[in-house]
Amino acid sequence: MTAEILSLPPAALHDQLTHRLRQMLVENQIPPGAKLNERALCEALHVSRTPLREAIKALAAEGLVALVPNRGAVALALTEEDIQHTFEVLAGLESQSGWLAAERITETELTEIQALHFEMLAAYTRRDLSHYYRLNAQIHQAINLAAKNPVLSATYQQVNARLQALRFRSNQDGAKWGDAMAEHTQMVEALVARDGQALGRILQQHLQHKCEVVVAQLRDATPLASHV
Amino acid sequence: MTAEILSLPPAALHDQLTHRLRQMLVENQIPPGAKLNERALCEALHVSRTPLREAIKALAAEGLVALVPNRGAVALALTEEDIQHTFEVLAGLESQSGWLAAERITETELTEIQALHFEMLAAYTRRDLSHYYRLNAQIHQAINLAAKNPVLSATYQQVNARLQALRFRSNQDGAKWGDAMAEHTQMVEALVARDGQALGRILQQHLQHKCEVVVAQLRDATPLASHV
DNA sequence: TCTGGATTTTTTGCATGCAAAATTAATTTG
DNA sequence: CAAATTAATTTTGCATGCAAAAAATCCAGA
Repeated sequence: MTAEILSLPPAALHDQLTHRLRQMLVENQIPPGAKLNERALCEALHVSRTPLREAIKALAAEGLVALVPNRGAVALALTEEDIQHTFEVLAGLESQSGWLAAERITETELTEIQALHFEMLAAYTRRDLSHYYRLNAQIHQAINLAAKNPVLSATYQQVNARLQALRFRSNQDGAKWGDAMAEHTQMVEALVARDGQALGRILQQHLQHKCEVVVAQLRDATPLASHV
Repeated sequence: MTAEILSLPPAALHDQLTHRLRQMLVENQIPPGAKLNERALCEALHVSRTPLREAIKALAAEGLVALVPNRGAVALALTEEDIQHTFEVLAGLESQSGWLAAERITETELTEIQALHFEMLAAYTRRDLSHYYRLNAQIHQAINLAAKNPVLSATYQQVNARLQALRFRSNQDGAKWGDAMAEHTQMVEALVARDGQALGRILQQHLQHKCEVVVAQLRDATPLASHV
């Protein structure tokens, strides 16, 4: 009789709202710097203010929105420095993840990552960016999982969430994309060799390069500040 | 006229409550596993349920309490595994902090840390545990600050908050205490030498040892499970 | 006395109401 | 006509009310 466990109650409203709002922020449906008008969101999401406000407070604790006293919440607008700091932390966390994964990964997990890697090579060869991104995320999550540390995974996810909004609009150009792909190949090699030190180093570099790409694109995309 | 900045409005109620509840959790005034009864807390803290609930949702996002659907919130009760996973993440974060601090620390920051270190030696010599702990926290925070990465500091603080509840009741015994003190001396030496790799390694070890102490004490302190 | 079940009480979750602050619009004045 | 006040509107923040779920209590029957 596992029925009673399967019939879990529908998630609480404030919890659903937290997810939906996070999604909206990550996908830039709510652009950085935008105010989160409670009434407007209430009507859009068909809920009352109480659970919405609870969700906003949770997202503030996650660092996705900033609370301004008596002025509500604002979608976080990251400065270039913020982005670099966040990538730096992310690089550290992923590096640790890689290190631990190399020690703890099982054969089946490794096999799956290798399979994903080949799929990624296929997507790269076809220049299928959306597919590539999906696989990229899957591989990084698989490494995280292989590290067998749920606290690390959760911490990584939370910090990473702040950058998703940026990545969503980041288009790799040719050269950098090839580099990233090459780094991925090195990762898998390091994993196969169970070389934690190497894997950690590669991941650190990989994230650093990703940071450079994102920052460069951000500079291209926003010459706004120059012609005030 | 900087007056308008100085006259900052009193922090919002939900924000104050978040701080007060966090404090209560960290100091074990609300013991692990305990239910957070809304009505009771409302009366104790002299507020209504709305801001209290908002604060609880924020603490849930921080990982300090768990939300059980239709059953409110419970103070997080960490298993031994949870503790080890958390220390593992913390070790990674502090190691990175140390690494970066070695690169970025200023002379004045280093001087202050050296001063704090001598104060710590004094407290250790007197076996003044409470003073020792305060200085320990200050030194670790100073290293964090010297790393010049606010995202890293914030992430560290948040993960660390979950362990404060445990540390609060952790009493070093003689031998381990001496080891910890020795590690601290090595830290300062590594900082002076600007040896990031060494500092990172020492901090990693330091946290691992701390984990062992905490877990060992937890086992002593809770033979409850054995005589059911 | 103990167990099983129905009933009462409590508690949570969400909606709504109201006051203070902030924003916007309107009006006055130089 | 522009700048500055002032009035109106909106918006946030908190308190309260109400329904559904959970917990506690009570009570019959073995």
